[in-house]
Amino acid sequence: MSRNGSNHRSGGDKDALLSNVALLYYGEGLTQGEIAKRMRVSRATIVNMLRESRDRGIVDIRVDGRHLSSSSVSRELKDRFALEDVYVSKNVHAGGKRGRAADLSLLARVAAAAVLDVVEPGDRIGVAWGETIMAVSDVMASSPVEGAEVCQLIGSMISERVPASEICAIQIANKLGARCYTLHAPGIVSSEELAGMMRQEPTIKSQLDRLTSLDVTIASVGHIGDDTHLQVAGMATVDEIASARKAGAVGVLSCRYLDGEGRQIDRPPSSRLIAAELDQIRRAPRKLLAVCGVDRTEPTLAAIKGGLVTHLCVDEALAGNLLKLGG
Amino acid sequence: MSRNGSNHRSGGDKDALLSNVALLYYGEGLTQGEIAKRMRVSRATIVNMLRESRDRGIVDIRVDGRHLSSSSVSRELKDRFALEDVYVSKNVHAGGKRGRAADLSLLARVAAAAVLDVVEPGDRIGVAWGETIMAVSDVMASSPVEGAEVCQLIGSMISERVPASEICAIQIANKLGARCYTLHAPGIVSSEELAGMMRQEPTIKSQLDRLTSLDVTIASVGHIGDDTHLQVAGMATVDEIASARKAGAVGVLSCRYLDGEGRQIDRPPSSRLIAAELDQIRRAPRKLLAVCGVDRTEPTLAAIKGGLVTHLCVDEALAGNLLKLGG
DNA sequence: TTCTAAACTTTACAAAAGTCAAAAAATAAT
DNA sequence: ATTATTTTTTGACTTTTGTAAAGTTTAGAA
Repeated sequence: MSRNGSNHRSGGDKDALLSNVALLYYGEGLTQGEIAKRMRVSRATIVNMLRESRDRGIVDIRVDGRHLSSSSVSRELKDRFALEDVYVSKNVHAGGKRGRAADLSLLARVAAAAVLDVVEPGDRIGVAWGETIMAVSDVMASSPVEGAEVCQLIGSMISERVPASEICAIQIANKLGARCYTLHAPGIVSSEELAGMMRQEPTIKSQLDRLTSLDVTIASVGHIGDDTHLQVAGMATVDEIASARKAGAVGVLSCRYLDGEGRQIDRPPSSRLIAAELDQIRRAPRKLLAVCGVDRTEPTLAAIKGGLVTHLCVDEALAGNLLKLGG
Repeated sequence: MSRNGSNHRSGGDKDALLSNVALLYYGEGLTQGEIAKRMRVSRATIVNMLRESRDRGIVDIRVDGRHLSSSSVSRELKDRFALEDVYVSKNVHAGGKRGRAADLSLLARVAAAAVLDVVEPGDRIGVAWGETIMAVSDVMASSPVEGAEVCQLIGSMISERVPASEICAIQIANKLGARCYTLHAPGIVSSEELAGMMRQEPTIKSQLDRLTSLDVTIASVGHIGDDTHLQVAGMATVDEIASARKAGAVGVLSCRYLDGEGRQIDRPPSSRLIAAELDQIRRAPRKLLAVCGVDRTEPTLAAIKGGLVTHLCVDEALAGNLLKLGG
């Protein structure tokens, strides 16, 4: 019972078949049943082919990010805080813990689309670390940008929430087809002296120097609370964080403490960090900040005031809070 | 009974909502029902939103063209005729008239994907005219190419099959975000003298001169038969075509007669045409030829032999014929 | 206001798509 | 060659999706 005859020869034939099926389905708008009949296979096979096409990126379904910054909330925020663009994601769930996960996931998609809007050929892009940035790097579409390069803003670190610091940067670099400069150093070391020495190491120094001439940064802000990322990742003790809060810290960006006006506060473990300084981020002409959750209202406002944001991605609830509370 | 409160304010809100819904559906993989529940609207509304998102291009579903040139037939053709790339579309229907329409439509999608593979930033692209090229221009995805420009290869003409010659070029230019140079002249005039005068008209001459330095051409070949496009469009009489055939013409490309070796045959109405010469097309480093149907075997072979093709898009049946009959 | 027309939503039904266990094919190992 | 193992395909089933007609709201004109 020989089949059509056109399948299973060399490997590429399958890809070509998948592409053709995908064109018939997504392009011509035939139903799976129609395609199955013409190809003389069962419909289930077509289902499998279409899934494989999507999984392997042979078909690519993409949402245009420009429309995400066209809502009225978006415009109000843009005007109020003199931002270049504000992308707003809807809140999906009612609330609770699962709610945050769903909201974060959608916000990450919005931010991923925003990244593609913001990045331009030849850009040097600084990428921070955290669950938000990780989520963004996960869902970003592959879309090569000529001559882009990605630099890690924070040294290597492993935390429960995020596998490893460099993964964010590497993943984003892959999606953009960009060269990736990772920081070959731990994010935090045990003494100030050692940190100083490492920063002078040629291979590390050249990476850090690069951070002074960034075109774009991609970061998020954390709040100063019990489950602050800094602490969960074992980079700071509860005491250190409490002391920073007393000194005026309201948030964390690129592992740096931030006061209410968005100024960097150098409190422990600050001097032991190998990470971009806020001033380096501030210097970049385009700064994308992706934040999810109303509990980040204060840190987000601080980052905006401190000139650390030009392009903002927030969920609708946080957007509302920013408009209500922001001066 | 006030709704959610987040809809219908200013125009952009709707776009932002559509984008969010599209992200939830295509990105997060939620079902329409889940999204409807969270947004507190009926599922049918979500269906409508998703359709609008697709129609308006807020979501864009695209098939990667590279895999279309990876089948074994494709490779055989590439090797046999020393082509750079060969894209093959499956044949959808059994046969008959409707069959051709369906096959042509799929071939056009394959060719449209191929165009995006072939075109590079800064290219000057020559676009011919015909039902195949028209179909390609219809289904091509929007995908801006930096600094590209599109030139019409054949003067204006109206036929039953294709609305107007310039529409192919204009449509492709739009999709590529390219500047479009149309030929402000009829494709054919009533006397050789008039044709000569028109070709010397400054505004037309400059357009024609441009055709000597093309980077890419996009064309198809017609056969020499009773329903040849040339004749249907009223550009040539049955007698003229018969006489050209006697003189060795086996096909038509850019309205020019082609012999078995792909050389241009200057027979009426050749001298009254305002269109690119085959030599001008031959000079382009990348030449995409899109052809559908086994009855085009001979003309396609001629075009290949004549050095008028580097990138070929054909349906599987035609591909098989080319391998069988091609020397 | 009251009416009318357009735009948008919903309901209910029909069609299409997704799932999964079982069967068939292909591949590898004996 | 035969059997074991893996991969692919299929058929029967459930869920999801698309659609048309009826109902709603909105905005504008009389």
